Amino acid sequence: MSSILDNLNDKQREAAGHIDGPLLIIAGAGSGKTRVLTHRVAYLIKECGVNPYNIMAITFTNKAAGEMRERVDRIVGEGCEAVWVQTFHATCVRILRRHIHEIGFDNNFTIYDTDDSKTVMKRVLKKLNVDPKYVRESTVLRAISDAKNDLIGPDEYADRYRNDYSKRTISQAYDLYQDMLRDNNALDFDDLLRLTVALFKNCPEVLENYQHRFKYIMVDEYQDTNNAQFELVRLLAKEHGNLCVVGDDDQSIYKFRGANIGNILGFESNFPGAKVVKLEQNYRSTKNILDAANAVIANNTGRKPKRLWTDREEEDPVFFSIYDNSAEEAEGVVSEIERLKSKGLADYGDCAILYRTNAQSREFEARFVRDGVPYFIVGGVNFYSRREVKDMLAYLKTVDSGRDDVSVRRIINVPKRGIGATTIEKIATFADDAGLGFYEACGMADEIPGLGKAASKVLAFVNLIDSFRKCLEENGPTETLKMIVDETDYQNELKEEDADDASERIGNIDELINTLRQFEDDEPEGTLSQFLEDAALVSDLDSADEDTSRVMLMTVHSAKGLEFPRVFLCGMEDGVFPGYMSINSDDPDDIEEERRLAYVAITRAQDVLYISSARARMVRGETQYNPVSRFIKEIPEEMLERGPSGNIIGGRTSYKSSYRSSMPERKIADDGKPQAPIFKKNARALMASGGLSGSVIQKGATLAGTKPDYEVGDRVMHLKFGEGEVLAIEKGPRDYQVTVNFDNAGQKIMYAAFAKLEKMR
DNA sequence: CGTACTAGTCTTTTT
DNA sequence: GACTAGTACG
Repeated sequence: MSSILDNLNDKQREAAGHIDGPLLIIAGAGSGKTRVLTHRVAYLIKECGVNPYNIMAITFTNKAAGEMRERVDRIVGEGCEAVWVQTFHATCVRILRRHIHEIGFDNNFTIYDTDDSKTVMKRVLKKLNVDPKYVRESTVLRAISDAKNDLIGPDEYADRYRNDYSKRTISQAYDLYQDMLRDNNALDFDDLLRLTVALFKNCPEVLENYQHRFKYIMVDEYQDTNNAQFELVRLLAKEHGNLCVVGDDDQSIYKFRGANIGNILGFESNFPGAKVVKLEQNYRSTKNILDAANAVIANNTGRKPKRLWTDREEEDPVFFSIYDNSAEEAEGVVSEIERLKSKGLADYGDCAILYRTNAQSREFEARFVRDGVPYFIVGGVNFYSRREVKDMLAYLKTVDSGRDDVSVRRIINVPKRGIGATTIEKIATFADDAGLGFYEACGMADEIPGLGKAASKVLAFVNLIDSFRKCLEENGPTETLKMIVDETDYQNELKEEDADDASERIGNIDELINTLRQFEDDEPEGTLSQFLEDAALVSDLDSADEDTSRVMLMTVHSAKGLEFPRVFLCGMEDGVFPGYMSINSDDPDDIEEERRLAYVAITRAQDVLYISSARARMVRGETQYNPVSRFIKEIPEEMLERGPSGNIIGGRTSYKSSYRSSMPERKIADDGKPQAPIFKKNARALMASGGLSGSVIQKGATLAGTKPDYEVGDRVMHLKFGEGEVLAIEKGPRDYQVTVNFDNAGQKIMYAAFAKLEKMR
């Protein structure tokens, strides 16, 4: 009898087929870990009779979640919608929305991004009369974040460091910061995790409910989990013990944000009786590339011994070139890419340029622009962090609830309407004294002493927001956003301010409008609040997907999980990569982390790897002369083919496209989709993360609008709402709209393609 | 209250 | 080198 697991190699099958008890899958780079995870889900459902409802898979990025969801859909088909496939943060939001009131918070909380946190912290430090010259917000926020990741709340923090004078300011700031978040009904990213754990610890019945439900739990990129995430997973898996984690200790590169590599190294002692499976066969790279990667990573101590191997034989060497300066490096790399393209050896989309820091993208970009080569820079400023987008979101948040002071204060004078800092402070003081929210206080502007003429301006602002609220009720979110843009004349403001980047910013606003409309179309029951929640958890990285026609530029961190036929690893100099911070650090693990990062970089390459360094480079406005990276010296000389200074000697052998078709499930460039604007992709990723209200949106679902196979009067079955009777079917602009009266859930209007209604016979 | 200039920070990476 | 926040001045 054939099995889903037949498609896997022995080790993969061993891993995917292990069902009961804790399981650690050490998955080397390119060893097919997503494949194993998705097949395991399929196997559980199709061959072990496990109810999809009992399965949870957790990832770090929306992109990974979307990808996994898509692939599970493909293998399992119908019925897998009930599987939870989400990021840690989205999972927590989903749980907290339902239960956080049980630990004294409002279920309707908003989520603050790092930018918002910074704004709050600034006010905290001001209130505490701390001189920002001596204590920086970022330092305090870092310390608080670390504490949260270790599940230390403000009270415990104060307790713990009672006698440590140096921590006193931080302790006070932590306390006040949490107060302000609470006043604003907001949680920051770290709170999402911390409070979910707190919820579980304080409300055993809630925990039991989820423990009972999730009989099978899978965690991707386990080497990147922090202590809070560990605790979350441990608690959830406690009842059934069927915890399957996948990761690679050699690819642990997020220590700086709290990841604890000890979680993966100590899995067997934390979960006694754990089975361990190592996936060491690499399906991605040539032998040369793997040898180089192995040679570098072998210098790390404290790792699980493993050695990647491949049965690929193609033998282009690893190319290494030293340039006189970074401009020549950029020139050399770009001209090599152009050469490859013109000789038909590679398409632009086959090439990726990887670097340690975002700032390094500049010189490459300049070359690409000059030569008219299509390129795409991943990362940089997150779409949702751009000023114009944040402004619009702040308007929407204010319209939606007005409870979020940070948002109200952000836009009360944007565009300029004559409400200055003094006025804002007076309102804030009044609000504090009266125990009101900032926005509420605005509504009472004429009762606030000392506002003078400004009072009428503030009231005009309140009226403006009221008119938007009315619009929201009558015409929905998208129309409201359009009205906001029109009424505030925001686009003209942008033009006057800086004509050069106005068009890009206006474009971003248009994209936001499109995304909101898409959201409304896709989820007719979705509210503005929901959209705003989702938006807070989406990053630009999610758009780093299939773009077949452009050279991709990104940091090594962003490249994790991706693969490219030709990789250019640039700026390999001591001080750049490894970064000077790690070189000067007293903690030897910092260098090891950089080495893991180098390992990640090298293993992104499928067919050819080009490494380069520059003798001179501008860093923060000054020229640095750095030696060749120590990591390059760790690669045996015979594995490298050195180019003469300033010149890459390019691919000696021809490029065989046959490698590519033989690769199992390539991630990049496998569907030839025309490239969509960046934000459209974000939208898709956003949708893929699932409605946080509990409804699950299928990424793969089309809106093509085939006529459903049921008719008015038929009894139908819905995954979440159960049985019901079809009252109406209407053809909408993109899909059929179905009205169903559910026996238990009442009347709902839904889109046919999404609702996946099944006719009862 | 708004504008224009200055100083300081940033460059590690993300939800 | 670029961006941002903060300050002085109009």
